[in-house]
Parts: sequence; C-alpha cells; structure tokens
Amino acid sequence: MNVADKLPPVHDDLEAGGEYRLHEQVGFVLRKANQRHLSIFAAHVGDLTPPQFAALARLHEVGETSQNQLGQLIAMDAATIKGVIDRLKKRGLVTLKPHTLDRRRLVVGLSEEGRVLVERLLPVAMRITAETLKPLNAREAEIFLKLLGKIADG
Amino acid sequence: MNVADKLPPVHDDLEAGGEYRLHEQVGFVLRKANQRHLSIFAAHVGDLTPPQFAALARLHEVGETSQNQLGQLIAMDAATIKGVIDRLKKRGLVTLKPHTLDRRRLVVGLSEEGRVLVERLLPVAMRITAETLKPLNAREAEIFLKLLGKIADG
DNA sequence: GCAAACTCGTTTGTATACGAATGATACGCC
DNA sequence: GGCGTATCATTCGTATACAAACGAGTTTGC
Repeated sequence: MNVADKLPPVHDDLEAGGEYRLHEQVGFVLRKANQRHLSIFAAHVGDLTPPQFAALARLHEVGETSQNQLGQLIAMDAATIKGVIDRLKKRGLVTLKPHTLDRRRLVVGLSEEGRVLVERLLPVAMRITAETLKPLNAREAEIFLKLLGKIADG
Repeated sequence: MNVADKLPPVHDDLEAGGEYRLHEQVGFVLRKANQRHLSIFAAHVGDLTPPQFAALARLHEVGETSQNQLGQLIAMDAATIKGVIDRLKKRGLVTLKPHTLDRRRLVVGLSEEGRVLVERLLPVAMRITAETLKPLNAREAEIFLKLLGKIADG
C-alpha cells in the first residue's frame, strides 16, 4: 500500500498561470511517481529493492567491475553502492575479490545464484515498467519515456 | 555535483524491441530524474530539503493541520512526516500544539519565521521547476507534466 | 624518481522513506 | 454505556541517498 494512493484528488485551477501550486512542481510529482513505481516494484519482487536489482542487472550486462565503477553505471555514489553491495554480498548474490593489478579496487561479480535470480527477474522488470506506464497509452508512453530521459540526463 | 552527471552517454540500440535495457526501465530513469532535480534544488536552496519545503509550502496553503493530515497532503507516511516536522520544529520554522478537542492530534502551524521563509522561497521553487524542465521546450514541458501527473496518480 | 594530484573504498553524519508494532484516544454500533 | 474498531502519533528496523573526510594506493608532472 502506498501513501500516494491515499492523496485526495487535486482540482486544477488553471487560471493565474504564474502562481505557485505544489502539485505542478516537477519535484513533487516526480517524487510521487517514484513512490508509485516503488510500490509496484515491491508488489512484483518483494525481497529485492530497485537499486539492488539495478546493480544485479548491470552486473549481468557488463560482467565483473569494480565497486565504484558499478556505482557510476547505475548512478550511485560510492557510499550508497557500498551499502547495496554489502547487502547483496550478505545474501550471496554477488562475489567480491581484490583486483589483481590495482590493489585499491574491489572486483564485484554475480554469483551463480545471483545470475539465476537476475535472469528470472528480467522479464518481471519489463512487466513492472509496463504496469507503471499503464495510465498512458502506447504513444503517450513512448513520448513520456523520451521526455523523461531528457530530464534525467539534463 | 550529482552522480548522474558523471554517467557515460548511453547509446540507443533500438532493434530488438522486447529486450531488457536498464536505461529504458521507467524506475531507473525516474530515479535519475529525481537525482537531477534534487541537485538543482540544493543549488538554489541549500539549507532546506524538498520534503521540508513541501511541508512548509502546504502549511502556507492550508494553514494549521494535524501532523498526519499534513503528511497525507504531501504524500508522506506518518513515520516520515514526523522526522520532517521534528527538524523543522528544531529550527523554529513550525509550531506544534495539542489539538483542543482530539487529544491524539498534534496541530502543526507555520511560525512567523517559517512564513517569511516560505514566501521568500515560493518564487525560487518556480525557478527550480523551470530549470529542471529546461531540457524541454515549452510544449514538451507541458506534455511532460501532464503525463507525469498521470503516472504519479496511477 | 618523486612529490603532488587523483582514485578507490570506507566511515560518519544527516535526511528521506516505508513496514510493522504500540499506546493513547476517539468513534461506531448495538 | 461499553466494546470492538479505527485513528493519531511514536518508535524501531531496514534501505536508499549524499556530503565530507580519511587512509591506502596509483598516476602525473616535471
């Protein structure tokens, strides 16, 4: 259950174009959209968070990498990716080993269980995206993803 | 500085429509968009977070309310809004007093400093939204906000 | 070669976020 | 009126997120 689901319907008063209305501020609506997606994700997956899944999915894509590099690939700073990897490690979904040449680095890889799990979840992830986009028709969804991508990349 | 800014450019390989690509999953892109907005917000405001500002802005709109009700108005669950209000209280931006009729409730209101601060920040918030939407032209921005609203509200 | 600058991972501190459990209070229904 | 249910605020536990500072290691500049 999501907090956002309980929000009262918001009435549009579209006169007075220059005024402040919280529900028209991108940040606020982005946050709510995120909340809704989170709850859809949790309903489908349950025992893995989106960041954890993102890490596993990227590892599956690129193979082994250093911890920080993986973080960059999924837009997480060093402190955040560390926690994510720690928890995945504790569950045996990833493996950690020192880099042979650069002794600062920690090489992260998928364990066998991790690989199996990711491959099972990849189709689920696509269904999650589809369900999140359900309020839009196909054409709108395509436009939305394009524009959202521009916003995300600056 | 934002982690997302350092992400390598992502190349579109648009053949194979049914395949999994992380950068096309809404959740992932929503998260990045949020990150970019966060960093824009921080650059403009600095000593207030978006949730804190949302709380103040809503209080300015609706006047006094109970803590939980305020949470519902900005899509925060009880545990989250408590922390936000606590921190605003500690800085003297909101006032807390018991409800006269319902002794369970805690009535939250803007302090004088809080009111002054919100009123100063309202125009800034609109500039933050504008800057976040800068990658889009006016028509795109309008479409984007409409579609994002649908996604957020389910 | 070597000192300065940078990178990698870690830790600490703060701020969301939410689920779940709890105590106090209010309300509904009979 | 009183009991079951619902609501309000709080607390605990877990998981992002990021800034800042740090030690250890590596690369650059000269």
